[in-house]
Amino acid sequence: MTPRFDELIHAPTRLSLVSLLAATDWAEFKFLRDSLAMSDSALSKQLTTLEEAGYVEIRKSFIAKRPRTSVKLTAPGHEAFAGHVAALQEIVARAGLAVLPDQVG
Amino acid sequence: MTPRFDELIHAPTRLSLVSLLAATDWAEFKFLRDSLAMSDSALSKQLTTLEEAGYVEIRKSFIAKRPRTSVKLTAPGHEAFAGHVAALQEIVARAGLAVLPDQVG
DNA sequence: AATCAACTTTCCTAGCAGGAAAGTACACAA
DNA sequence: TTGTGTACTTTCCTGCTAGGAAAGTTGATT
Repeated sequence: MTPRFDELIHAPTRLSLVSLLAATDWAEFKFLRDSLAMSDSALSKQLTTLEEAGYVEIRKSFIAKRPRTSVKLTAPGHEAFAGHVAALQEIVARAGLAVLPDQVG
Repeated sequence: MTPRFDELIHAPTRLSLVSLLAATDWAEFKFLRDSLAMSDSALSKQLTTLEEAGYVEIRKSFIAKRPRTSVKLTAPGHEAFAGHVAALQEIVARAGLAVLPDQVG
């Protein structure tokens, strides 16, 4: 993976958000909000930002007659995240530390 | 090392700066400015911020009859950096787990 | 029609980042 | 003593971003 520092992903809340999304398939709004301890409005705005960047896909549906918003990292989103982690890796490697245990692959 | 996300260190330029300092003993102003491609004023302000946090020690002296500013990470600075990297590891590790429940029924 | 759930958008404020330019400290030249 | 130069430092100003509060939206329920 080519290192590529991504300012959009780097912001604290989005880094956690994207990382969480990278670990799941579709994740629900509530799950994300509670996992990250964010307010509805903050999460909603971050998701819109990520969607506009093409990093997430947002799907709205009605389940059990309630609206449900689900989110998923797109392929470009996964790639940007991996690239950003590689960039972080590169930065901290200078100090002799590592963000990743040991590169697998 | 206890993971501890540090907003002060997380900002892009400071992350690079602290990482660079973590790898050196005393580093000179010019070296940092050129390595990070920052303007004098931007670097000066970031160093002041880090100094106020107790993360760096700044030493001014005259060498070859020219003013010279040297900077070094303090012990708390090293610790905060290591803690922050540990926090990043923790965040990124979530993306490698891939064992969270599928959220959409 | 009123209300509710689950978001979304708007409004507002506070904070940080960076460039430009003015300011400071000390040394040296004249 | 005055002027110049180096090496930063501080101030001024602009622009971007984040987040909470609260109002708005949509479709379902009563």
